Amino acid sequence: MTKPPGFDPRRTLTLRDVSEASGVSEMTVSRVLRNRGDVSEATRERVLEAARALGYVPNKIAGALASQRVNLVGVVIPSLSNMVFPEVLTGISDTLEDTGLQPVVGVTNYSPEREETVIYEMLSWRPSGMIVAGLEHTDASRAMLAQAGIPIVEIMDIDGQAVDSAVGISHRRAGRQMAEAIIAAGYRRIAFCGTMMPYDHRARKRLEGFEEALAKAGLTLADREFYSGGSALLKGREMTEAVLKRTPDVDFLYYSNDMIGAGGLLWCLEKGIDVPGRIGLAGFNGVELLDGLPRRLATMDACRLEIGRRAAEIIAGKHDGVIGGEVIELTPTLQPGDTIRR
Amino acid sequence: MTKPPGFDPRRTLTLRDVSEASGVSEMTVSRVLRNRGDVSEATRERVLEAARALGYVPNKIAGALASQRVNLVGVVIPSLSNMVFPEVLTGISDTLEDTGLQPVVGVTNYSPEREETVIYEMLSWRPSGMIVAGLEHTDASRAMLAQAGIPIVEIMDIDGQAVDSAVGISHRRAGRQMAEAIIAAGYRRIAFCGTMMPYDHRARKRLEGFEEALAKAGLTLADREFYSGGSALLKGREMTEAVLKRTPDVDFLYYSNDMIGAGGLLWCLEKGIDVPGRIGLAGFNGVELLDGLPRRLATMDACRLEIGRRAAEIIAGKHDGVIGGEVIELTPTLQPGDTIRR
DNA sequence: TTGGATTATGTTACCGCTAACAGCCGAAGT
DNA sequence: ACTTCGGCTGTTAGCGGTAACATAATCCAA
Repeated sequence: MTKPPGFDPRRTLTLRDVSEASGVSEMTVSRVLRNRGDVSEATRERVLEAARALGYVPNKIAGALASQRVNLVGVVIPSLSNMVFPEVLTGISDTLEDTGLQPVVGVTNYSPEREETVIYEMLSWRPSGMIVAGLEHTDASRAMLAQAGIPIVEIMDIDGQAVDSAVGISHRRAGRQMAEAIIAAGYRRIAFCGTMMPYDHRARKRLEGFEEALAKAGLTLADREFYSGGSALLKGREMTEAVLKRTPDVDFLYYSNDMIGAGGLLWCLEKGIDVPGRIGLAGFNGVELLDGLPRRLATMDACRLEIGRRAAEIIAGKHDGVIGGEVIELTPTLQPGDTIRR
Repeated sequence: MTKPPGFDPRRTLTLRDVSEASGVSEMTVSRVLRNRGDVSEATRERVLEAARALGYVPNKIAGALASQRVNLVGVVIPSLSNMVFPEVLTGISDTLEDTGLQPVVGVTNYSPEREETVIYEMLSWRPSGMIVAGLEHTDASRAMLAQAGIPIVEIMDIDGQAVDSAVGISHRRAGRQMAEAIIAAGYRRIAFCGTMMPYDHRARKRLEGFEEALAKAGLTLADREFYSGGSALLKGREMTEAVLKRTPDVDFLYYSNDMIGAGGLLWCLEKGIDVPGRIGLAGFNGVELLDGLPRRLATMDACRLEIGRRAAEIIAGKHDGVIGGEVIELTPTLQPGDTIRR
């Protein structure tokens, strides 16, 4: 083991190092490390031994360039602090696990410009597919995705035009269904509490569907309240208080997500308000958190795990025969919980 | 604009395409797109125009291979469903934002083997640095990190031996401090509720520090209860009930995280138990969620944002002059809230 | 006018790996 | 003995960029 002069022990290793250490060509080493092509058992062992001894870590950059194959899937989501996206991610990871593909996450903070940048950055790594939350993107983003020549799956929402494939639920329909259930339960003075973010299109669509169903029943929203930022639980309390103060005869509160709904529920219970008698409550998402609440909040699950799974399956090409352009609509189920009369 | 026969409009574009479209060499195009070297304003515009018109997206794989530079920072964390790691990530992203570096996240699910794989995969993309949660890794993981020749920052914890740099708090000390505060407040029959995961080293260290301080005061844990999986809020309720049933004279419950603490708090309030008179409660982390609870749970923040920031700064080389091997200990502050007598 | 600096652009040689193909060998078929 | 073939290994030529250097064009001072 003589070291040539100027030998740098910390220089990063290449196939050549392993090749020299094991006395075979670089190509053979490459074959061994990728389990591709025929290699005799003896050489295989010798190579693996040498690679392990040296601590060789292959350079995927070079590999990807040479093979024109990248085992990455870009996943673009608006936020991680939402609990809903981590769950989608779990679905994606689980499904991708045994396909050799690996998800790479990018976060946009609900900014279309940021999304454009993230998509550009990701595409520049030439991933095998892209999963992007939502259907609303800048023209440039859509163009890039369409041009990329890889499978694109837009998730969460199906109310709109997809670039390629889409997996999600109809938020408009979800809002409508919830409104129908609320009306059927006899509530009439219905108010809404939700996020103010101009780019939360899915919340917007739920509200649209909701109001649509109200209108069909000859009703309009009795009141509405918006927020942005801060602790959702706390905001839920504050908004609930504000609405009930301003419009005391409200008998139902529809929240755009479960966290603020939970805040509202806690506030009502503290104030001794009869839920769901005097006032009914409902949220959206079906977050696990709700299980620990004093009363189960009415909600509608967004099929997050399933969305992640299906999206990943499309990318992994498990939907044989389909070229692309699939749209999969999942149907969320209404969970009435204990905060809606029946 | 004649297309040669066999022209594939969806073939992914290369520098050459832009070069031909704008009538300059590939090198000049490369310079324009990277803003490097002198290029006349006229050509610059022409090139940018051509690139935009074609929808060219550079191939970072090729670029990285040629320049031996990759603008990625690997971030390896155990979980995303914890709320604490997303916050660390925010700190990292914010700081990396204007350095041209980009975080890439890998999740290990608290499995050392999975962590080893994730680290291997990440290193094979030759990132500019790695941020890894925790100090406990397999020997192979440590060896790979040490050999990689890039800055490595282990975060969250500093009770142990770091491969290179470390940023975090002493969980042992945090546990000790909490115990001291509890004892000082006059509680004596103290129980613990926490995660059972064998690989949550930080929770383990907190408990060790906690028991150590108890011992110093001549006390031992009155009871203990562990859980794994499921809704943390719900588990908090269940464990609290179980402990109080089994050991009715317990007068303080120390939870290994805020979520189960919150569950315990809700349960106690529902049962009409006097908190913090009859029984005191404390958690760990300082999660935003707590702001919306009926009473503020005593806790200790883990400096998550700050940890992310500092780690990113080290990677970005903002700590001039220091070669590596820095250990930054942050000091969490005790937030007594309303669930501990005073 | 000239030469040296300055600016703008092109040329060449890789980066570390893999696809594709070429060679070699011994066993089996005829 | 001569092909044939499959198993195993090596050779060659890139993948799409960029570093480093070479060259051409422009400009101003002496």
